[in-house]
Amino acid sequence: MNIKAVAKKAGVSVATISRVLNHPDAVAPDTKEHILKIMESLEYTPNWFARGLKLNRTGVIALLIPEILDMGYMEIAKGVEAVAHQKKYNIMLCTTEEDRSKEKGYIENFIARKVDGIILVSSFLKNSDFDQIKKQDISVVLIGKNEELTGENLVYTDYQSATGEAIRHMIEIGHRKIGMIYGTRPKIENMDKREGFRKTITEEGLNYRPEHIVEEENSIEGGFLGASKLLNLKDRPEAIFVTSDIMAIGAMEKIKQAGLKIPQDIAVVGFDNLKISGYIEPKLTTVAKPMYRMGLVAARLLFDLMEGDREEDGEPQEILIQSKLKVRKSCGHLDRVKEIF
Amino acid sequence: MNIKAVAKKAGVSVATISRVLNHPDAVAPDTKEHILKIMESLEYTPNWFARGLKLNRTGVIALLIPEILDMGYMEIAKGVEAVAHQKKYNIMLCTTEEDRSKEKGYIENFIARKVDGIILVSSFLKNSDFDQIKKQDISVVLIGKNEELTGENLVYTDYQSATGEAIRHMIEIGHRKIGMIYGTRPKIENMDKREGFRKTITEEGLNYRPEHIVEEENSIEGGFLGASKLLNLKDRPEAIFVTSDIMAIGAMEKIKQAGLKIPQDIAVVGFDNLKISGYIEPKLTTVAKPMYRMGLVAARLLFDLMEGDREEDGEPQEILIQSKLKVRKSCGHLDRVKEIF
DNA sequence: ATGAAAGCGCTAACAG
DNA sequence: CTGTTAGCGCTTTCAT
Repeated sequence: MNIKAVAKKAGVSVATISRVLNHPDAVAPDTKEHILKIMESLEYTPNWFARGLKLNRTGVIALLIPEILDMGYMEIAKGVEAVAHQKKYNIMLCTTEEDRSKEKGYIENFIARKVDGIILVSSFLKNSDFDQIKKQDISVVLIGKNEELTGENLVYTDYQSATGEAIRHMIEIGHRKIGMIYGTRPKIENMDKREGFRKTITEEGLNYRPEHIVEEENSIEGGFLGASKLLNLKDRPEAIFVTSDIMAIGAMEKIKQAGLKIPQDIAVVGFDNLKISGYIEPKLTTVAKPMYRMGLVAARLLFDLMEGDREEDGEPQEILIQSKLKVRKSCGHLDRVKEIF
Repeated sequence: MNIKAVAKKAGVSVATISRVLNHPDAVAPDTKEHILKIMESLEYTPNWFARGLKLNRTGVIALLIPEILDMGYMEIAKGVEAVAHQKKYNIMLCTTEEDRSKEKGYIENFIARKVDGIILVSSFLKNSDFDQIKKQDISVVLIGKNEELTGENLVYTDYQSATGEAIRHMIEIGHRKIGMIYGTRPKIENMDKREGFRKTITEEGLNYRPEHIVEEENSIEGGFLGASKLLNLKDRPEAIFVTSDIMAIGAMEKIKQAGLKIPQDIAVVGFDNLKISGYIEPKLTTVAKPMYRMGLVAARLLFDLMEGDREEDGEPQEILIQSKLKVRKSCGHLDRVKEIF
């Protein structure tokens, strides 16, 4: 069913059909109504290829995330979707699995498909990979900082300082020997946390001990394993900072199995603020990442860019959205430890 | 950058350019190489609109799910993505929020966009809504049964009999007064579980008591609330079947807070087999849904359909993939209760 | 207010 | 093996 058939049946030219779709006010009310009815009866739906070919606009934005089975990224997606849906845009969702070449492949694909905008989450690309995109005047917004990719529109949260805040809080409570279990993935994010850890420990005049830092896979099992290693140390830490809640849960399981009490014997602090973290025993102190909000803000920025609203100044924006420490019981905060719930 | 410019610079016709892209063997090796180089230097990327307009193929399949912040649906998405990526297809992901009109809107959108195939998860559509799609010869595969939408290619799991299996297991263990907390969403799925519950209870000759069935929002809080109601009953159940693990976690929290022991005082069985369910205390007996597999199988079926492989018989397929009961400690299974881990 | 017609970039049938 | 050319369905000048 195409525009020609509708035109024929309605007894008008294709131009008029096109007009009722694109500039309804430019056509006589009765003709319009008549045509609308014909369209209905023929179940006509305009062909987006033809339209796109002409207008060079797709009504699609691409969202590239590292991994689909990760609540955090999905929250970003939810934020993006909220804006996109309101703007009547569709989302093409692709996952990179933290593979730079896969990421590049998708970017090429997006360019060929002429998506109207791209949101890149935790990208591994470098500035040089970006030349291609720039030439296409496709709007791009990055979520998550990456030192190798600068000068682009960016929405991010500061994992390093958020980690610093968490560590400082542990120190305030009185912990001196603080260990760390950090996840192999997500890579960039966890490197920031590690640096935040190192920096804060040294700044606060504590002893920075590499043997108190272990790397494990980002999973319950990984946390379990990491805690095992730390507990086996002759001089084991009295508090552990874990780079994800999911690992923290595994670590807590191990600590409990070892017959130790959290936080009395060993305190634990996580990262992510999963829903579940507020319900496990003891409730997990953790850092809440503003994922949904980052998705929302990034999408809004992208649409502004696409609509040319921010072209005036032209300078790429960098928007920082802070993460927030959620103090609960597992860190050993005195007020909380005394709480029953 | 278009095919014409490349042709000009290469000193050949556009047809030859098109050929190196689509039928590389039909062009002389040296011409081909020459053209490839020119393309590279011009950073030429074919325009998919033009191509799609001509071929009426997009290289995109649409995946419509109810909700993005749900691990189960995301596992399906992962399965679909695995197949799609291998076939060099992109996925357009959209969410319906269990809103039939939103779902219909997206379907229209997919038709206009001429996606090559559609996978509908837990669709609320009726047969009548499908006339439109059928006319377009777009392949469709459904995931999740829906009585109002029949005669389509379908991949599903049987929640009713899976629930039956769970309940029967509880009965075998010796529980007689079995209650149920069921989540408002996902609607169709939970109606099946409710029916499975009712049927099994009656079939096994137990007393079916509506007051032992409560409906709550599908969340930790909902489970907590549901358990509260059940515990407040004068004649409270000695075992509770909960339609989702996330609710079961809330219910367990409430039960513990009430000073009761799981499973000794009250047994709990969940549904979903979340990762976390194997780590909470006591480990949760639950039903594992084959989400990833359903996504995988549905996508394969879709591509078969698209490639015409199954057109021979033409009959729509219905593929059942069974859910599986995971017996752990929370249900009070004797062998498990005695286990330390 | 409406129509005629030129293309958007590409593919494939046809001719050489 | 390569070139010419007719569309694919739509939007948009430019006329009327």
